Amino acid sequence: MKMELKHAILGLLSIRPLSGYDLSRAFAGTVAHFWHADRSQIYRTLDRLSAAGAITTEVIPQDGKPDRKVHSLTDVGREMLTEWLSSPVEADQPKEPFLARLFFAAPIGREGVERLFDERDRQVNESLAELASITIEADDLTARLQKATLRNGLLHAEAEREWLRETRQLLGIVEPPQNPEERP
Amino acid sequence: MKMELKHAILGLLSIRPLSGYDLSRAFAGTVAHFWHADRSQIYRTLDRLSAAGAITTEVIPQDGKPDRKVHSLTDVGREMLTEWLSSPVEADQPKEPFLARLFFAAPIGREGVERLFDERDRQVNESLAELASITIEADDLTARLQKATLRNGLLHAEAEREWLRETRQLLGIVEPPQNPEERP
DNA sequence: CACACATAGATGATCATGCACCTATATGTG
DNA sequence: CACATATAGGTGCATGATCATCTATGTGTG
Repeated sequence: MKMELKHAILGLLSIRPLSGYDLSRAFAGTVAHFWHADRSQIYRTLDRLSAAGAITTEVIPQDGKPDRKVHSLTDVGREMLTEWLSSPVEADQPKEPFLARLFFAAPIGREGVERLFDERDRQVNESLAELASITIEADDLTARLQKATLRNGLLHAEAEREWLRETRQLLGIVEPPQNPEERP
Repeated sequence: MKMELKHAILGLLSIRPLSGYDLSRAFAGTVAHFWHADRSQIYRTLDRLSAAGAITTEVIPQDGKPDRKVHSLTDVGREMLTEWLSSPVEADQPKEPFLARLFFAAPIGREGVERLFDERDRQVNESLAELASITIEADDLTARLQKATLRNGLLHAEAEREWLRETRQLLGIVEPPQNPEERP
């Protein structure tokens, strides 16, 4: 089943009603390690979900700030969600810019590769920090599934770190800088 | 820098000249763990690379089989490649259909989650088998980088397996089937 | 006081991607 | 003999995704 963003939004709204802006923050935070969407796409998808009768929208005026349009699932939306959850999982179609570069990096030589590794170190450390900052309090099925997903991200981030260490040695590349504070 | 497919193709052609069909097999095999592209997209990108003067094309007639159009890098193409390799690595924008489903899987309950795990087991085992079947003979920088990339895929696949085992326990889900041979 | 940023929603243009389908021929399988 | 698959190239269409930009207001920073 395609059109994943649609389903990711249905999923997020099944946890609690959210505005488009809230959704974009979720895609930048809680679910960032397994899905991505920018705001323009979110608003358009919300339009389509609304047209399909999957969500209802309540406008909540705020003072000082712009109005919020808070979207909730309808029965139709809930059905769409479970139908998606019950359908076969599609194959991954991985797009990993770092590995793509590394694979073809011979023309930029060892120094170039070293730069790639330094950049990757930073990326991994950042995403690890972001993942570590997420906390889930509850302990029902929903919360446990979220924790499991989070742990998946953490394990892969750690695996990536380990691989970086190992591969740096293997390629005879110097160790990563210990104090990356001092950059102009 | 965007338009990764363009650069992935330049990278593959920097290793050796290939036809569009060859490229599609590479995307289904050697580089499948970090990039994906379907054939229609490959042919279109080749057209654009050709128009940009990055590749030249030689038509090689074959008997019994259709003609091959074998593409090679030009100096312009090589320059485009090194420029890309030298540019900053863009952030990952992960799309992981399995994790997306798991995160929102509460409505389908434990049985549903169990099904998701079984499917994931199969996916991981398949991609692990594919990765394990790839062998790289040489030992120059190009080959070492390819081996490193391959090892990255293997490590993550193993990490995923480990996570599956651990998470099954945590969620109190029965162990995966030991003999998945007998499927109709 | 200028500027950036967070909040909140959105549009237009463009590019990338995926899916279905088409042309050919040779070989393999039920 | 029908059908599927591999080889090799490709088109057309619809959707998905990205980028820049717009409208407002309040708050914080140099």
